[in-house]
Amino acid sequence: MAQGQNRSENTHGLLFLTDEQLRKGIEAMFFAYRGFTADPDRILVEKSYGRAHHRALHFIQRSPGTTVNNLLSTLGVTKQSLNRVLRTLIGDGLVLNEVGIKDKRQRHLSLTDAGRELEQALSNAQRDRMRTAYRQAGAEAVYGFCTVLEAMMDPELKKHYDQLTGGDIV
Amino acid sequence: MAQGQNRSENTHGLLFLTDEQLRKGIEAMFFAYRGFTADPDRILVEKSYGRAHHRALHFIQRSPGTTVNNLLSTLGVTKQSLNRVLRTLIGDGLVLNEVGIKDKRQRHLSLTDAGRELEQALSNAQRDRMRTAYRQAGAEAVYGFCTVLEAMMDPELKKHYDQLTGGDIV
DNA sequence: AATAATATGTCAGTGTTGTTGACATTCCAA
DNA sequence: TTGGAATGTCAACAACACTGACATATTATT
Repeated sequence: MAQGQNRSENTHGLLFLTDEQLRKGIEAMFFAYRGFTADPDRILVEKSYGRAHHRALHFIQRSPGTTVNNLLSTLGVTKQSLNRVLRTLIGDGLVLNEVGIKDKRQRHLSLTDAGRELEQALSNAQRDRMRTAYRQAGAEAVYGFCTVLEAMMDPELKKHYDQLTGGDIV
Repeated sequence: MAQGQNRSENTHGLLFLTDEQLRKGIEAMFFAYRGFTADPDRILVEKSYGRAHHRALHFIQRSPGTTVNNLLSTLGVTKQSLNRVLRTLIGDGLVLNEVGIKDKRQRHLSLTDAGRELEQALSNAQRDRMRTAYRQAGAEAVYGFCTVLEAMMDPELKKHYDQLTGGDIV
C-alpha cells in the first residue's frame, strides 16, 4: 500500500487525484457506512426501533436539555419526521419532554434511565467497531480520517459538529 | 488540533481511546455522510430517481457486464428491492440487460450511452466534493481516511471493495 | 430422462423514514 | 393587541427496504 510519503503534487502544489482514486474513496465511504450502522441496527430490530430512533437518542444524550428545534437542525429532518420518532420514544419512557422555564414554548429533551440504557447499548456496539478500526489503523490514520470527514461536511452541518465536539479532542 | 505525533498508547501498545474520541468519530461519519450524498441527491430529485438508482448505476459502471446476483451482494439488498430499481433503469434506457452466453440464466448488466451520461453527472458531483476535501486535508490524511474506512467494513463487504478497487491505488 | 439446484423476475403486503401542506396552540416581543 | 416563533398533530404520499410466495428458464446432478 502506497504510504503518505509519495504524495503526488502537480505544478500548482495541488494533490494530483485520478478519478480512480476518488472512486475508491467513494466506495470506501459506501461500504464503511454499512459497517458503521450494522451493529446498532441489530439491536434496534430487536427493540422494534429504527436508525432514526438511534440518532435521536444519540444527540439527546449528547446535548441533554436540547430543544426540538435544535435537534431538528442537527438531524436535518422535518419536524413531522422527528416528531413521529420522539412520540414513540417519549411514550415508551425513554425520553423526557419538559416545558421550558424561560420560554414555555420550548420543550427540553433528555434521556430517562431506560433511555440512557438503550443509548449506551447502541453506542457501545458502534464504538466497539470504531475502536477496533482505530486501533487497526493507528493514531495518524485516525487523525487523517477525521480531517477528511470534516472537510466533506456541508458548512451548515459542520457548525453542529464543531459545537458538539467542541474543538480539539480528535 | 492535536497532530498524529502525540499518539497515546497504553502499556500494551494499544491506542488509548476515550469514549469522547470515539463519539467524535461517530458524529464525523454521520455528518460527513450527509455531505457525501448531498450533491448527487440534488441531481437525482430532478430526474425523479433515488439514491438506490445512483448506487446501481455506479456499480454497473464499475463492473460492466456484471450479473444481477453479483450486484445484489455488492449492494447488500434483496433482489426484489434491486429489481424495482433495475426495472425503471432498463425501461428508461439507461441500463442494458443481456442474456448470458455461457450461462443463459444470467443477465449481464451494462450502461447505455444515456446511462453513462447520468452516471457521469452523478459521479462528477460526488467526486468534486471528494476532491475538494482530499486537497484540503492532504495526502497523508487521505491515506488515513481510507485505512480507517477499510478497517470499519464488514469482512464480506470488504471482499467486494477489494475486488472493485483491485488492491493498491488509494 | 427425471430431478434438483441456480438465476432471475414478479406479485402482494408491510414497515421505516423521509417529504408537503394545513392547522391549532402557546407564548414572547414589539 | 397583534405578529411571529416554537411546537405538536393530522393526512397523504413517496422511496426504499423487508418477507413470503410463486413462475420460468437453464444448468447440474443423479
